[in-house]
Amino acid sequence: MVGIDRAAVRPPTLEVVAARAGVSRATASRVLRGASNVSQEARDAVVQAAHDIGYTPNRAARSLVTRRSDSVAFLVAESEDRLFGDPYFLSMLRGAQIEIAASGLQLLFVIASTAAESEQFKHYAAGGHVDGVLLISLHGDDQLPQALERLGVPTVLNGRPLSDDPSLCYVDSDNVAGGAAATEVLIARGARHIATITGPQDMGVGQDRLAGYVAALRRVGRAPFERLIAPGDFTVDGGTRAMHRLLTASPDVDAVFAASDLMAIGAMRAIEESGRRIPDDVAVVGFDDVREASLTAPPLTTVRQPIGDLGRTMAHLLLRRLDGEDPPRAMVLPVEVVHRESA
Amino acid sequence: MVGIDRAAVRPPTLEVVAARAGVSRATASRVLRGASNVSQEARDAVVQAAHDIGYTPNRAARSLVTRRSDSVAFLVAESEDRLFGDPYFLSMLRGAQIEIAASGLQLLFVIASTAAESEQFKHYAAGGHVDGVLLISLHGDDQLPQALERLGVPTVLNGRPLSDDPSLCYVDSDNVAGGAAATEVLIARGARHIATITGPQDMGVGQDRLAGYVAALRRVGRAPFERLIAPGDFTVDGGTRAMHRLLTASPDVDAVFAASDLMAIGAMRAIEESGRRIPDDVAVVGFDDVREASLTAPPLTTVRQPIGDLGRTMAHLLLRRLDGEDPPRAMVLPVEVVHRESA
DNA sequence: GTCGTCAGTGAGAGCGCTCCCACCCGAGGG
DNA sequence: CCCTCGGGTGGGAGCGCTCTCACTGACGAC
Repeated sequence: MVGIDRAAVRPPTLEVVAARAGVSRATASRVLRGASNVSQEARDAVVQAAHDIGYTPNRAARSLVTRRSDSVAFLVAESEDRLFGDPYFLSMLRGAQIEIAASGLQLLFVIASTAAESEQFKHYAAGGHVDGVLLISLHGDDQLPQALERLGVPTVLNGRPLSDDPSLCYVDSDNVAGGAAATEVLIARGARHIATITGPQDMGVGQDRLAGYVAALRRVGRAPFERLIAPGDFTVDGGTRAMHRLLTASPDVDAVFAASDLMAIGAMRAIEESGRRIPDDVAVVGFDDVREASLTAPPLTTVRQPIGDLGRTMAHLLLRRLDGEDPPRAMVLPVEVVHRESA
Repeated sequence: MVGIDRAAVRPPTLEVVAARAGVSRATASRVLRGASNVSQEARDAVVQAAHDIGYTPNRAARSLVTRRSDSVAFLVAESEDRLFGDPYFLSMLRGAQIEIAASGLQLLFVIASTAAESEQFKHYAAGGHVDGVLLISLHGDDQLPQALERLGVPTVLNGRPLSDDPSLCYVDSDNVAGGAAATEVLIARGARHIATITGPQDMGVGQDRLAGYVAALRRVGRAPFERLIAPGDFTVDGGTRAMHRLLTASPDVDAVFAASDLMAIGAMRAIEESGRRIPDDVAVVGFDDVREASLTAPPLTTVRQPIGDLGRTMAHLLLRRLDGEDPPRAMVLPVEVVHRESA
């Protein structure tokens, strides 16, 4: 029996296309790559021939000579638990994929949650196996992006890196403006003692959202009080603990801005446990607009980030760098307050 | 100044490794590929040399001759909105990535939400650009997996395909057992009129969870009543609507199994709106154990799937097929009831 | 006329790797 | 003693593509 033996039946090559179009391989290649100096006749013939026989260029052969892999890594540098509870990254991944695919490149999904894996990836990238990297969720002052850039692999980060290295390229949502907007919602409803539960201060996000809170208070002539600022860790339980501490230290708190929705949900729990009502006794504003935000009682007022756009913009920036352009090193995307009933 | 010009400074080739080890390219290649018929001396020398100069094999060159791309696609065949709200796929992606990476292959993340994109991917795969496909969230009787297999691209699905094509290879959680277990929880607490809100019946998941419900009732000698079975669509609002209908048609309902947590959350809303208490008047069990499940009031009793394992197992199956083995075509992973307070 | 010039083309040399084949031994059988 | 035999090795072809370079002929400038 003559089955379809994949190893035996080879896909058509450029040679075949060229022969069918009555031109040389070089010309066929030029057409397929979109080079300009080809006559219209030759162009048409090649396109037709390629279409007729269902030709797909062999990426491996192309890569071998161009030294381009035509692929880009979506590198997640995060321990799993923290990352994967949240649809956040998935939206970003989708945004990036759409943009990358539109340019005919491949998106490689890679996880490097340990230092060893990170090292291995560096080696891999150094071998020229990816043209660029979208680096997700960098922590502290990890030098990975610098290392990659040094190896000649353009890298784009999500989120402002802590080290204010101007050579680093990143896309972020406007966390400062978001923190301020959230705080302003609370000011506008007449709150007098506005507390905040911050994100981790070893991340740009955490710092920036707090900075927004401080700035908004200052703008209306109020000073931020130490005892109204509780450190959190972006988790529900962390939010509950922080809120309990705030309520104990400052029983007159009548509003709180939590730097993430999960912490806001935790805070709401603590507020209820203390016998206070939301928003009448204590108003709450979160950040992120995760899916749970609309399911809480009362539904959570929060700040929405354009997460898909974040991924898309990162990819776009990277593509421009791969094309040899020198696009802006930092892009900050606007956020938007989603008004619900908790404030 | 002599900068590091990436185009100019080429990574070391096998040639260099071979020279340094004092053997031929062929032998060096044998060692690096793990072939057996090489002397220990040669082996050591090559390994040492490769390590010394930080050699990474050029994938493109290798692919060109082996006609293997050493990459596998994680293909998401779903319209975005439905898919990306849920951490489900992210966990699966992570599981798959871990397994694939351990074999030294690449995981390509691809979205094909339209028929055109799906067609394009088929063409791409036909060109030999991926060795295999992990196909996520297939709907109805889409013939994509069959088409891929016919092209010689091994494909593994998540979830039982509707068409009972025995050649199709899939991994699924035990939705029948899960549906039954959920129903048994309700039976055990003495519920008399147990309703169910089903998933879409054009998907295996939807069918199977309903089948589990029916089976559990039958096993204790009860008949499933038409009027206690409400069709749902896996969304919160769908759950609310279905529950309202159930409560209207059968006011004596005292328990409901919703085939997804989101529908369960919707159902809880409807139950509350009708003035009934959970679980005293109506007990609720969901399915999936999404993050929100523990945040509802009362926390939702549900059925947890081993999602990460699902992805891992899919990848594992695919890898075995790529190795020329003939592993089982279907694998069903056990699920587990998570007891909380809604039932 | 003769000379560039220049758009359009094809021949041919690789890219770095794998794999086929020929070869070289030393051990064992006739 | 020759002759297999088989583990171990290297030479060399070639995977499908791109890219350099040399060439053509048409065309305007001198």
